[in-house]
Amino acid sequence: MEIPTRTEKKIIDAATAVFSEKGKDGARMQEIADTAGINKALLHYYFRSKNKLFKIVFLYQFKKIISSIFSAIEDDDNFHNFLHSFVSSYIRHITPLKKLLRFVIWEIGKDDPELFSSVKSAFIEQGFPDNPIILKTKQAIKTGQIKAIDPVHFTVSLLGMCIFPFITYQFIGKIIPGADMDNPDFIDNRADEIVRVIWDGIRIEK
Amino acid sequence: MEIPTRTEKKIIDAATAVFSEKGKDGARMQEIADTAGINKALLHYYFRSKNKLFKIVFLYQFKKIISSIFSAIEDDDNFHNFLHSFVSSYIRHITPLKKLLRFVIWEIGKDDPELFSSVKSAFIEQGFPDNPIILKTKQAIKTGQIKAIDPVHFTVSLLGMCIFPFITYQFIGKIIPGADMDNPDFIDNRADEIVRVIWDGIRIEK
DNA sequence: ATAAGTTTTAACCAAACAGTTAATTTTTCT
DNA sequence: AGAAAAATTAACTGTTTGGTTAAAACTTAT
Repeated sequence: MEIPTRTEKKIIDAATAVFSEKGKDGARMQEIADTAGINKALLHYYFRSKNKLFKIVFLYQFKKIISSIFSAIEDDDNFHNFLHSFVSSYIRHITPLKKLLRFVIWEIGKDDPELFSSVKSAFIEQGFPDNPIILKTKQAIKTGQIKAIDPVHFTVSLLGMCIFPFITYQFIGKIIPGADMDNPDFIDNRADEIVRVIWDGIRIEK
Repeated sequence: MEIPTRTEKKIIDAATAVFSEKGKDGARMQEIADTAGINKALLHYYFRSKNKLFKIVFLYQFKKIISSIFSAIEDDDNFHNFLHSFVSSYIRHITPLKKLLRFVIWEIGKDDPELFSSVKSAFIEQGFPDNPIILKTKQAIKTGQIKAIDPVHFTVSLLGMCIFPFITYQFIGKIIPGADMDNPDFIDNRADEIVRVIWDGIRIEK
């Protein structure tokens, strides 16, 4: 990876801020330039077009989010330990990226074949042929630590509980009074609550 | 509510399709007109401006999603029955709305004070001062059906498991091989899997 | 010092866009 | 049938936007 010049970095940072707030279509080259504190022509000098700048920003942030998810995985043969460390580490990683998450999920939802293939190769590049959570879950089933649940559904549920409130924090703030994702205490509690709900279940044992 | 004329309905439908695919900023009045099969000037004849048209479409779809969530609630004093009927009914309701969900969550994420206040009054209008799932959970705790979990976190988790895969179906399709939200069988299984995971827990009982 | 290359800017351009106007067609009412 | 009202359109307008250009400022090398 080449070392970006100071100006390039300023542009990337400004573009990230503007794109993630307004999206590709809502972003204005002029606003990116103003945010970076430079002339608009410099954007084109360094990145040729809005589309090229967008693709660089998007892909960079996409990789950041993916690696946030998977870098939260620590190898522990005890599945309960694994779960707890994954969930809490993941929540810690994703908290500062919530604006980006909303942006990436919005943009990935457009069916742009070009973006699709670059996302795909970014994935291969990062070296995740199989989803590590699915693997861990299968392993825990085999070693008799958990019931023979469906690993794919379980992974979807787990990520759902972790990621959902961050993507939709303005939304759930409205439909669930008390779900305040800007409150650090609430976020801190979430990791424990997630593990508790799926581990012990919510039924009172007899 | 006034009955919309045929043309108004055609415009609303076309605008909904275009807005939910491309967002407010990416949508083009010309494309909406073409989709509706009418002249662009008619859009302005009926709705004055893009902003006004957007607000009508957004608010209408927002209400639809909210009422989808809460109309899935059936009053059953048995909390397990309540959970199962809520989850499966909700998933059935939300399946055809996944594109809309992505759109609404994207748009609500922009901090537009005007949109904010109209969302707020839409909420009051629908008459949900308290979240019914939270109420039900509190009640189930009181009647000794479930442990004294945190009702807010529980509600967030429940909605996360239900809604998350629909918002991010293109995303999780890539990071979780096998999570195919276009496959009706996978969606059908989800309701059971969600309830199983949170009810019995995943631990093997001794 | 000065020539050559690099970075930055002000001014400009063409295309795309939301919105308007004035005329035409269709519907409604008597 | 014919006037009045409503719905629809083609052509147009002003503005915004991504992108270009040519010149200026700064850096580096000789």
